[in-house]
Amino acid sequence: MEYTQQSGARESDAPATREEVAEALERLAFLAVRHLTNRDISFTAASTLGRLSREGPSRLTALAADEGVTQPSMTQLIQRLERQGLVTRVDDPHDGRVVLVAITDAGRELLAERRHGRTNRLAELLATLPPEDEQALATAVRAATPAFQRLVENAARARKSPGNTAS
Amino acid sequence: MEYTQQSGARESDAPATREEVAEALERLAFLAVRHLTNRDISFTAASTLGRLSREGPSRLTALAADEGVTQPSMTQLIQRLERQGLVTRVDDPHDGRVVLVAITDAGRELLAERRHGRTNRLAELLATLPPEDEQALATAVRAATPAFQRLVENAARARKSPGNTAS
DNA sequence: CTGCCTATATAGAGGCATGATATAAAACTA
DNA sequence: TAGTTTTATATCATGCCTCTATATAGGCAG
Repeated sequence: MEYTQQSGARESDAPATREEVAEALERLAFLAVRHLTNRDISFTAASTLGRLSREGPSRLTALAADEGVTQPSMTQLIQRLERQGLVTRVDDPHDGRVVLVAITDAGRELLAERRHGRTNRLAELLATLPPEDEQALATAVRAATPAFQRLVENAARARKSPGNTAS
Repeated sequence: MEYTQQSGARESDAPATREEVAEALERLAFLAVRHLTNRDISFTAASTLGRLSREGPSRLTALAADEGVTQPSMTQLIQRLERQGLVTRVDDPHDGRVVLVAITDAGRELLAERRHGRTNRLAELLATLPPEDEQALATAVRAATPAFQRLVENAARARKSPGNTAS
């Protein structure tokens, strides 16, 4: 748990501790959530649609487990999405108990619209910055993207099998 | 609206477009909602508590406007928070209509706990990265912070008076 | 005092999550 | 095969959170 500041590649005076990075990322996340969130459907609904789009028809319980909600919640969510025409339910011929949920074309369209909406909003926001600031953000993003990608993967792994912070 | 890639400080081959930055922020928002969210109180509740902590006792309608929800929603939210002992309501002696909402010590404690929880979770996540990745994130975060700060300010301004992307 | 504006509350509806429990199909088990 | 258990999904009751529409009450202008 202890963290001693490694010396190297330090040129400024501010201490770039792990906690400092964590707090800065928190502020970033707050903005993103605050100004990028669509209010039309819930986060779980959007995430579930995205999963169905990426991974194809899935069982209710599998969706519930993957999204971290209970099975009754997922049942209700799927019922709402079905009412909105965003998903369909098909019986599994091999197992009379299961229901396979699949995304519809309307669901895919909604996903695409949401993605465009967010990107456009953010692009407009970025356009309000002076060019140096935008350049600085672009450079930082490109430098951080590979590491951040691994961070996200580790987070997903930690969610599936919690309690393995040290290997 | 058009965006031509400015040449300068470019050393890699990937195009650092505005859309690339937007996507990175989107992924960050997803990580935050997915892995950093506390389920004890809602986002609006936490944000309102934070505002009360920073700005002191406020009117219901002011809170509703600042948080971007309707007045009845804020009334209900404040009722719940009062039931939980996180805020108190005081009558304004100068105006019999208004109710001033103030955060309690318990509310401040909850805020601090949430902040620590998030920071710790993020710090644990950062600890799973190889040192080069962590260093890269630290450097990127420090480089991006000033520009990002201005982005946040612009975003808040845009929220209050929409439709003024160009000044 | 009358009438309007403002600040807050209430009512009703729906989305979104929960835990507890019901139902039906599949899979064991004896 | 009959009985039990497990698995997949649904239903019910509850609470949070938001909305729109509307009510109440205080402040203020004439």
